Amino acid sequence: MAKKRVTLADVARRAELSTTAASMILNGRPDTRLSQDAHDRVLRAAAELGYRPNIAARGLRTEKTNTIGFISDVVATTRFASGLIKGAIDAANKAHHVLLVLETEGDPKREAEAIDSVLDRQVDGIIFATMRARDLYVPPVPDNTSVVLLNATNDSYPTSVLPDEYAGGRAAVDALVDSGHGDGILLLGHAEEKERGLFRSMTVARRVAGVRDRMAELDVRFIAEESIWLWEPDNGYTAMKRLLKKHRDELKALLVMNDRLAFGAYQALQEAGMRIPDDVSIVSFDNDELAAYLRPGLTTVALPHEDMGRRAVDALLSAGEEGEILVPMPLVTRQSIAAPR
Amino acid sequence: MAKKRVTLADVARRAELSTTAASMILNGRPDTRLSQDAHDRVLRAAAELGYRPNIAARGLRTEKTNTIGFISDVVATTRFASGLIKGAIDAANKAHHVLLVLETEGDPKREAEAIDSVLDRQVDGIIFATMRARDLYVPPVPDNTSVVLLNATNDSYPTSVLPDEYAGGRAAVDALVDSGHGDGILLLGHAEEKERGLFRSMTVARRVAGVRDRMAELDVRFIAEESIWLWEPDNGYTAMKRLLKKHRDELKALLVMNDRLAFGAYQALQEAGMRIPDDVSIVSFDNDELAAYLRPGLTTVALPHEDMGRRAVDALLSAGEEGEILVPMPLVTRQSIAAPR
DNA sequence: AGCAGTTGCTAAATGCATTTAGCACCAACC
DNA sequence: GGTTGGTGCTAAATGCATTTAGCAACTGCT
Repeated sequence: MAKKRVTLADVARRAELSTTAASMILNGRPDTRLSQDAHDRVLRAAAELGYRPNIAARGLRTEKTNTIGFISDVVATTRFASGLIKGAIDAANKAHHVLLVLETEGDPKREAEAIDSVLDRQVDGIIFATMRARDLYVPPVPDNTSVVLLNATNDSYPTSVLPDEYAGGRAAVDALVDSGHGDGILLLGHAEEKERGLFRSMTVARRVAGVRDRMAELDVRFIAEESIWLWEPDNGYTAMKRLLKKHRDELKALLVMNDRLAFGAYQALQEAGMRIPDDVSIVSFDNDELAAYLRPGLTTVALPHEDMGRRAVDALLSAGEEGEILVPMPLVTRQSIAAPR
Repeated sequence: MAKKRVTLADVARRAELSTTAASMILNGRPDTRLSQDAHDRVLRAAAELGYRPNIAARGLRTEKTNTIGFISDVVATTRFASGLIKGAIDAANKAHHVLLVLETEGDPKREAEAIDSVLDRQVDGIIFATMRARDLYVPPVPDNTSVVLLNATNDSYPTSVLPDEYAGGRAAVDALVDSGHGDGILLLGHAEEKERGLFRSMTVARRVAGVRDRMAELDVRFIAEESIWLWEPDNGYTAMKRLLKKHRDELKALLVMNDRLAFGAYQALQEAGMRIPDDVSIVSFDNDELAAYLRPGLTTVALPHEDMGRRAVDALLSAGEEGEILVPMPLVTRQSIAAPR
């Protein structure tokens, strides 16, 4: 009993008009001279039959499918990607668009395939998302297809959406200093000297630059800086353990490069009998899922995944904005920074 | 210089044949009596021009778009959803399909819209995914569209993909008992007596049933059971703290209903100076991102998100399987269970 | 009466690929 | 010589909505 889809022809027949008339009326075309009566009949027929236009057929003619290709290098590994996707889906939905989500695992061959795949489906535009902000190679795309880069930049495509890491870095410093913890700050995860000349990623570079610039502006200095290459809990734990031997007494606050390191640091501090935030205040970056689970809750400068996803879609659809769109990184205040005395 | 897309007509022209011939050859139609020479010419022309069929146009005729609608109640909250999505994207990709991902936030109105939205785009089938396994209401779908439920069941649609929670529950018990920790097990997160008659979700019910049945089979008993309604770290922490007052001495192992509770329990145990796994062995469920970060790593019965996503797509495309497809929950062994002595 | 200008609507083309029906040609067989 | 049966290919229809071009009928004006 597969009831067939209702087509425009069905509507037209029921309204006793041509499909031309039906199409024009349903699309609210201006300057058509169709009578009020014709309008009423078509609209009523469409409603009664529950007519929904076949978007594929429409797209064939109009070259618009209200569909966006979202091509990401990784979908699931971190909550990062799904935040981007969620934001994008949200914004797309509001604009009556829909997202075709593909994954490439960073493999150039799969990237090319993914592009073909979405182009075959006549998407209106493509969003390329990466997990670790980077200079992304994007295979050629027909020039009538608009492209937005999400968490990446690239020379061939001007529009990209990025977290405002520089401002975020400054905000982290302010969070500590504003609460009166200007002295005894240790930087965990990056060391100027050791990493000079090394490049990790745009993200890191800007985050660090924001931190350092703000420190300089406020004339505050770190008691020590610890370079850690992999920002995972284990490494945070061992590094912190080592640092405690040397700096335990002067240590009053920790500026940590991300939440996972902070998680490791928490454990090392707690094992050493130091209390957060009474003995040591901590601020970090990312607002990982972890941050809320830790006790005390970790105050952190959030990566605004969902906002970024949203902005990418908005940028794609409006096609107005160009250049780097920087999305603010809000400070999520929990309990890891002691109140000013 | 928007170079136009290459159409079948272009290929046919270049091969000096009709579009009919070109179409049949490119689709590898059997029983067509076209000459070898015609084959060669068409294939070469297609390759030279870089022809790619317009899937929308094809779909118009064939009612197949190689596109699947993935409608989920929540996309980003947990890693759960993105695991499902990733698995589904993977499997779809392998089968040369593509996923249209929508989100409804569980709102029936948005569910209906989402269905319309994907049907308008002529999807071949729809996967409905939920985060908390439940009896899902699905708005009517034309009966020529196949439907698979992911992490949900429902009377109107027979095919659903679920984690094999019952077997998972049994596996958790075995993990403890096989390592020699048959005595002094405390169940954290569910209490038979307190919750009798209450229903949380299919997931929980089966997980619990698996645990209890296996315990009975092995003739092992819990030293205590603690009901916790919300399985979040904080609640695990407070419950564990309370339990330690009473059961500290007899406590040898912990069977925890999920990783987030276990995370809380870890903190309470560590504060109390009990060492994992030397003093207390722990097994839990879900394989949350957390589980790997904890120290020692948490041994846990994993929710096989990605596999589930994959199976859902496979089931949809093969359309053979019906009924409940139970996906095994593998035990992920880390360091939270002491080695047998 | 004759022409111009509206008004209200529709036939047909279009986008692209698939598919049905069938044509033209040749060889083989009775 | 006429029929049967391949061979190798194509014209045209189809799916659905949009859009261009234009028709018929009427009003108004000179």
